[in-house]
Amino acid sequence: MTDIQSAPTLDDVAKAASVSTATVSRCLNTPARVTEGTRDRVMRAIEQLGYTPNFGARVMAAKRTFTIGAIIPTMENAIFARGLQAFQEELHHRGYTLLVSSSAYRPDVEEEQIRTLVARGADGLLLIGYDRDPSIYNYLERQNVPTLVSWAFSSENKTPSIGFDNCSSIYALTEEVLKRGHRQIGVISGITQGNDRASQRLKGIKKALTDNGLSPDTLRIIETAYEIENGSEAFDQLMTDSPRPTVVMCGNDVLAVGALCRARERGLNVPGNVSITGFDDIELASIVTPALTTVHVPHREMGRKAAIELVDMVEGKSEGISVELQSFLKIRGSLGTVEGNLI
Amino acid sequence: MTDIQSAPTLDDVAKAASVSTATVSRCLNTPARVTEGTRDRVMRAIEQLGYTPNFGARVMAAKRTFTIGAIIPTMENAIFARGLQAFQEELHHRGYTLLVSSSAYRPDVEEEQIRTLVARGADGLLLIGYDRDPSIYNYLERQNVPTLVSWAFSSENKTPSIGFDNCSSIYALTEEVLKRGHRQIGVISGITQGNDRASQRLKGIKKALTDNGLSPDTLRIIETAYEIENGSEAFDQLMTDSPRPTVVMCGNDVLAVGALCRARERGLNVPGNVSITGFDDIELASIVTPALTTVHVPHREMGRKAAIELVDMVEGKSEGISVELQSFLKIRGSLGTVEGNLI
DNA sequence: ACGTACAATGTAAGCGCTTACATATTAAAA
DNA sequence: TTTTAATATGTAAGCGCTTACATTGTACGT
Repeated sequence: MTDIQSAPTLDDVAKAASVSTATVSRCLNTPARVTEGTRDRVMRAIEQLGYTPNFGARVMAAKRTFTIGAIIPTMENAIFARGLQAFQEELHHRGYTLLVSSSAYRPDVEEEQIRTLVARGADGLLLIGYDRDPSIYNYLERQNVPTLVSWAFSSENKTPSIGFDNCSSIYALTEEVLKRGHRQIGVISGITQGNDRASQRLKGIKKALTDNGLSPDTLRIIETAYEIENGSEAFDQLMTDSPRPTVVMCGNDVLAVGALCRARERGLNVPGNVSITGFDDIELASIVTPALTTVHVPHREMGRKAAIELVDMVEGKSEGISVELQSFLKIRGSLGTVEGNLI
Repeated sequence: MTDIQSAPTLDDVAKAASVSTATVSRCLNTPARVTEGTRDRVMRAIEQLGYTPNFGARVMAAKRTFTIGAIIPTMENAIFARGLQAFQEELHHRGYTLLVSSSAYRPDVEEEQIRTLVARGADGLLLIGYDRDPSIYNYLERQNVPTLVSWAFSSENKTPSIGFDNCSSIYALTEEVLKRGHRQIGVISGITQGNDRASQRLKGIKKALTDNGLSPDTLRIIETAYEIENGSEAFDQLMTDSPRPTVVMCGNDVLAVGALCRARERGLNVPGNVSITGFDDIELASIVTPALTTVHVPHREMGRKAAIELVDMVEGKSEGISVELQSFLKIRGSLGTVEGNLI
């Protein structure tokens, strides 16, 4: 048995290589400033002792972490996965590390995570959507942590955002739905409270109705959490209505898949008996049968651009700009015309 | 415009509340040791200044982070999501924070992430599978970072693991496949190099054949990466073989879904023309049509138990034990009998 | 051979926090 | 009232690192 030995420090390495701690530090950070011979000696000592610099100490002394924090609402489904992956790749490319937490769609948890990440010295933060307590933005400003919002775009907001317009995206989808003759529209929305994506999407649907001379009051709206199961349950409720909706528009693909599965279980043909639409165009959307009509979101582009912009902000190269990306409709099998309904 | 102000420190709070830094620190860590009056004053100052303790400094002084690191092979699909969620919930329950990174199934990236997490002071680490360079285990031991392996179970291994036996799990599935008359078996395996889950699963299939008097050499095995797309491509290759496999056993559900989609695109009926099996029983498995026959893995239980054990290890309450959990077959529509094949 | 300029290395001062120990205050006991 | 024992608070020494500045060594010009 070996005796209790704590991890080797810079000092241990310095002693082992018979140099000063400054030299060891330089070997690690600015190797060009050290003679080759010394460097070799130091590196060998590092290798041999299995030394790894202590991050906390390093941060404290250098005031930089090369770490970016991201807080996403959920890891459970793929909604944010692809964008985050692209974000992470670009960050890595630029020498930054990504730390991710998930808030389970809960504002209080998110706030806690923000504080945690800031306390850990994140050089910058990526947040999803801009709808949160102003005190959080104050806090971030005070702590000098550049913050970028993604998955949403708003020119009104002061916080820079890189995303798309949730409202107009679903507006386009809704027009497509109306064009196909649907008038009885069921909506399965995510919780809108504190979630601008959800509320903007709802708003977009309503606006499309209004602009087409229809009353938003005819919408049958159910707000629910974001799991597949919730989509199924909401669908059940919608199907007991009379007149029964001829189309169910869902706040995201996950809810839509839940609805789709339940339709199948109830022996309903999609889109024969009822149409279903989603939002996000995650992988799942094209795998289910029938494939989901949805709004395609430029996940990867969004992630990559967010990384670039955020790093620029962190490095003082940008004051923080907002960029609107384009989403587009992805019409697939799950949306049919009312005339074609088998009702 | 406000002038450049860096984040407030303990010292600033102390000054604002006219107490010493020690008192402020105590207010935060052991509030009971401070008079109510002083505490209020301090808390008000903290509030007002928007102070958040600096994590790096705190770690350095206190030697504890209450942070657990986890490195999973991918976030892109849901394979690890549910287990990780449970892991995180249990950790949170016990006052720990989870930091996650993904290695993209690459050993070199994983090693880098391990070092990063350790450097950041993770009190403990969760790793997926035990197959990795011994030097990494040495390093972890040297750094005194308790490490737990999950998603695999091995009594031989010295590193504690909480998981299931990949080999025997798929053995059972293979027997079921054989029982249904299949003799032409195609296998789409994940990369086995440096991945014990993949190699154990392959081993299990071979063993089942051998034990049933069949030669493992008749297997048509394709190793590929882990995306849906890879499953599709591998399936294509398998379908050009003659005799064509009557069943395609996949290393995980993601690959199986890829195969399933491609089968559909090729106009093949599943299981009429060809059967497909998966592994993991992720949500997706029951959503696709036909639903996937697969091995159900106790994701949540695994995550929860791993959290409990790892925290115990970190807190010195356990030396690190290994626990084998049970997986079980989930027979669904994608597996048929050979007699029933429409070929 | 000597002085200069520059490169290589060392010295030591923090970074923001916790905590052992010292000191001041208060309440209970005598 | 005085002594004693808690209790509340302050003082200051690190934790492991980076980096400005000081020192030493080397190569070159003259």
